[in-house]
Amino acid sequence: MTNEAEMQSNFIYQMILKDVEAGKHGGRVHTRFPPEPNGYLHIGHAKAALLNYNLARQFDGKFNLRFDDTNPIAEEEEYVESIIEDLRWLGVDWEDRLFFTSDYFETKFAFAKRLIEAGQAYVCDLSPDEIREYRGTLTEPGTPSPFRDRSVDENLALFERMQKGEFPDGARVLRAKIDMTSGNLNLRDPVLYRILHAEHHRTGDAWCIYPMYDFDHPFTDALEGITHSLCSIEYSDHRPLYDWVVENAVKLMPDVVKARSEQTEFARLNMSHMVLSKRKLRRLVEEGHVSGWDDPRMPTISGLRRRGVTPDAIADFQDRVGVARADSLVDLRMFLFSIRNDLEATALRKMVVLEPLKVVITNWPEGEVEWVELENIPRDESAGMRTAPFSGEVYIEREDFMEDPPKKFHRLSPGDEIRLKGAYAIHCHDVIKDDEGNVVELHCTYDPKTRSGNDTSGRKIRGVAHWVSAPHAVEVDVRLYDTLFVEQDPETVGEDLRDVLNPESLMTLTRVPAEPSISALTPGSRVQFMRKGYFFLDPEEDHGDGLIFNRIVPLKDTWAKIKKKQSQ
RNA sequence: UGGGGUGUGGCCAAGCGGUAAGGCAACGGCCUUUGGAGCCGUCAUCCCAGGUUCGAAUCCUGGCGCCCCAGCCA
Repeated sequence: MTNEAEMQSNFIYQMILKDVEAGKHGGRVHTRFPPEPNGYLHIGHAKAALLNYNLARQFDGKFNLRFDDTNPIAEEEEYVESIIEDLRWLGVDWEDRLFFTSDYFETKFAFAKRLIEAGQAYVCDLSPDEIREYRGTLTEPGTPSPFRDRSVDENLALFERMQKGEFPDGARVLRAKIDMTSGNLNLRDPVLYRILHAEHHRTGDAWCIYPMYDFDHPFTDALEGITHSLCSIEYSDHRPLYDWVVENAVKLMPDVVKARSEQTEFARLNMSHMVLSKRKLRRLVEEGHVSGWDDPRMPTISGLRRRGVTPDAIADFQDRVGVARADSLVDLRMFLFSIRNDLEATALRKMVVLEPLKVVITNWPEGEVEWVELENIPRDESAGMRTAPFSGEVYIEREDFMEDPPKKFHRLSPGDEIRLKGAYAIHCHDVIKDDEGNVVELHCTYDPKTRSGNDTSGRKIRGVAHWVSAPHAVEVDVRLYDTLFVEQDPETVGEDLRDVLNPESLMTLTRVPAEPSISALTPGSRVQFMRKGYFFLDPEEDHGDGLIFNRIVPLKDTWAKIKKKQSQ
């Protein structure tokens, strides 16, 4: 589905192409994906990871996975593992280049000292509150720290004492000496190192000072030889600082720097009916609105995986969405299209009746069973055929019968007929109701002349329904998932998630009849329940005595649309 | 005149001075033993106002809208 022309039209591809042609970075392309191990990856991260990975591949370059673990307070090993698992599942390949930014703490410390020696950095004793005050505001310039003009020797000594653990958290920081009057707040002497007496998931207690992102990231890019450092738009303001760090690294650490890395920003992914901020996703989990980070309704990679979405569908979706700098809110239906498009060609068809209505075929020979043939995937002969038992008692969907049908209802109603897929046409004669008037059973007759593939009736039968033979039915449980949010842009609708949560995001159906061949499915299979949707046999669930299917996405429902129009 | 970014159809998104790609959605039709899939068709003058030019979505000027930035988070 990846169209060359489409890929090449994105502005980053074109920029890199230009760079390569100009021989920049010696013609090399080296990208990276730098997640912070403080949460689970979601569909938005997949965009960034795939973009970086694909660009490297397209230019025959390299791709690194690098964990941005400069903040020991937030980061945990658990997240490292889940992120690696998710990226592998997505098909992203970093070969042997798995790095942690903490791998280079020693080199970074040395670089910081060079900066001090070059008069480019100083130790500042201001408290966090004071630093904020001195920084000024968006419209007023900042004022220089009283510690800004300390001597190199004093700075060096203090910085080393910081590193030795002589000061408590927050007592001092190392700051870059740039410009307290800049309109760009990031250049008002940004903090480079802070004191944090915290256990780091990789380095333990080896360090009590940790570099800040703005210092660490550009330097690490340069160390790893990253040529094109892609990040999201909110870092645009940081680019001058990124360049400052890289330039200084080139100047002061020429022996270890492998590239004059450059940052390019692109817009992050937003999708309708979804919330993608780490904070809100966390709240969904913590407030119990979902069963966990991998709840099939979550936009996390692990959630999508459990839902049954394939990596191919995600990649196809990213290709279709493209990459640009403008803010956007992608319609969920675009994602649903990629999911259906992917499954349409590969999912075996099964018949499962989600809301059963019993049909007794009154003229069917007592006790007789006929095994009918059905295509596994229409128009794909290589997928082969299967058989399903047909008998005198079958289930059909309740919604495939209406006592008093509206126009265009090409299904079953009293006095009318419908074809049972792959079997016979049945004609409805009697409607059996309970005391409250609910339809509980239909009495129909079948027409032997309408046998599928061999219809000699001469009649044109409009409607086709799926069905399951009652005595042969295998009972399965089904989870029907819908969007977590009813709002198209829940991200902007305030804080109380309950106001926008979809109360019907999960509907569980228990022990619904399915055709017997469904038992042969292996966990992790994706199938189409004919006329209903694509479903995933959840391998994570304990099946116990029965199968549990997650609905990945429903099929398009043209009848629902017609019905809606009729009611308007 | 704090700094940065961005504005092309309902939603994404090409376009790079030569007369608006493509996808999703929608709508109409064909086809169909999944009202699925498939096929055919319909659907924009490019935030606004000036200007430059034979010619502007593309260049210039001036507006307007929206997003981001005042963590010792990333």
